[in-house]
This record gives sequence, C-alpha cells and structure tokens, in this order.
Amino acid sequence: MPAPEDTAEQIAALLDGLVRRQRRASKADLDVTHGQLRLLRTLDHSDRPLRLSELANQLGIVPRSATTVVDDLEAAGLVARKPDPDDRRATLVNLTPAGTKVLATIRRHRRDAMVSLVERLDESEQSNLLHLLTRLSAD
Amino acid sequence: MPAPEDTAEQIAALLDGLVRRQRRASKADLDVTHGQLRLLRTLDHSDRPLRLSELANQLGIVPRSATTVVDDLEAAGLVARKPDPDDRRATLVNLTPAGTKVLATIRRHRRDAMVSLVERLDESEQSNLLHLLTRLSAD
DNA sequence: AGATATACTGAGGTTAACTCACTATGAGCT
DNA sequence: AGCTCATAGTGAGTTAACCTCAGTATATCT
Repeated sequence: MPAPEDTAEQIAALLDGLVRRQRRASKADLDVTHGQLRLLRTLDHSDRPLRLSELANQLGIVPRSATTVVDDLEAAGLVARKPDPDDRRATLVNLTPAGTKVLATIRRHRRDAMVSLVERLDESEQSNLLHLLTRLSAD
Repeated sequence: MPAPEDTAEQIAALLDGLVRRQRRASKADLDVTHGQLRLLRTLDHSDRPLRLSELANQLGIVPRSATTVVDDLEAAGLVARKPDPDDRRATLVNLTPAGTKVLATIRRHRRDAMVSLVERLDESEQSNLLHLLTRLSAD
C-alpha cells in the first residue's frame, strides 16, 4: 500500500537513472555524444533528408538547439547540409556515407548501453515495456 | 519483425523524452531544480541525516557534484550541514523545516509531471512498469 | 507592395554532470 | 610515536545539452 506518489517517484527515479547511465556510456565510447547519436538515428530512420526544424521537432528540442548539433556533426563530416530547393529559407540535412558508417559501427559494437540493457528483457517484456512507455509519452 | 535494436532504440528514445519532459516541468514550476529535488527526496526518504558521500551514492553522482547541489540547497535554506560527530572528515546533511515544507508543497500540488503521467496507467500497469524498469536498472 | 509568419542562426545563459588536485582527518603498521 | 595510505569533502575548471532572445532571409497572404 504505497502512496500513489511513491510509485511515480520510484518510476521517475528509475527513468532518470537509466537515462543518466545511457548518456554516460555513450560518452565514454565514441566521439559522438548522446545528443548527436540521437540526431543521427533520426536521420537514419527517415527515408529522405530532413529539415532542421523537422529534426528539432522529432528530437523534442527547439530548432536553435538542433542547429548546434548539426553544426558539430557537419564539422565531423557525419551529416551534410544543403539548401531546400523548394524553400530557400530551409536547410535539408542528410547523413553522409561517413555518418552512416559510424552509426553502423555503433550498432554493430553494441556500444549503446541501452541496447544491451533492453536485451535483459525477453521479447514479450520488451514489447510490454514499449507499450507502457508509449502510453506515458502520448501527448 | 523489427530488428531487436529497433525496440531498444525506441525504448531509449521514449525514456529520454519522458525524462526531458519531467525536467522541463519541474523547472517551470519552482525555484528548485530537478537535481535539487532529487536530493531533497533522497533526504526525505531517509530516517536520518546522510553524509554527502551517501547522498552522492544514492543519487548516482560523484561526491563533488553532490557538494554543489547541497551548496545551493543550503543557500536556499532547504537543507543544513553539520559535522559528523563520529568522523570529523564527514558532513551530515539533513532537511530543514523549510525544506520539508517545500517538498510537501511540491507533492501536494502535483507539480511533478511524472506523477500525473504515471496516473495514466492503472495500478497493475504501474507495478508492471516498475518491475520492468527495476530489472533494467539492476546493476 | 506591405504586413505577417516561418526557417535558421548568433550571442549568451543554465543545469547537471564531470575530472583533477588539494586539505583535513582517520586507520593500520611497525 | 611516527609513517604511510585511504577516505571525506571541496576549489578550480570543463563539458553536454539544453534554453531564450534578437536578427536576417525568405515565403505567404491580403
């Protein structure tokens, strides 16, 4: 009979711990930060170049923040900017071959701590967790 | 038939989004930051004053980082430091009445976004989620 | 053509961590 | 008692990942 808030607090603390751990691990491993990795993945999941503002939106950050992440990734040669031919205000961002390769390497080596953590759960638990988190995240 | 990594990536992204949201909400609401709130809660869950290093440990941060959080909370009058009589190297930290009151206010007003999010799930879903997250977090 | 909205970025700030090096104290050994 | 080594906390400085606010360029609407 824990107070309802206790459960929420515990869940919050666990979420927090997991994300912290995840970040630490991705920092320790590569030249790509956690935030950069998230952006690379977002691009990879898309079948077309994305606008900066679309990226920001999908990442849940403001466009200005996406600019910086793209700046750094571009400097590292992992993504490329090009003008959107349909709207000259907009910038399209896509993975470069180098970016695709880095992403593949990360995945192959399981350097993302989250992947190996999630593998502790069996398949039905994973989909269960995914379902619950999706419900929490629904806006 | 998503690749196993896809599930992990989705889960990671959802966790990330939830934590981000949670932080934003707790920032918007009070003069207490997310990290400070975590420390206040840790003290509140304990039945005795905690050493700085114990706090750091429970929060999953290095002691030096806990020092700063305690500094700020102490300046705000929400916690107090006192020397440990048993070990003059150590510092004990405890909630002040003001700290207890702030914590109570936060809880009463449900300003912690997580609480209301978690309430979207029914009781068995909550304990299920808690169980899954605990397994992921097990060291 | 003019007003208004949208896309991005420069400048600067905040939070929440980190490492490294230092001081003070405790504990163990001889 | 004296020496060495470990432990508790902190000063100084750095990093990642965000944020807001203001500005420029381009598009859209009337």
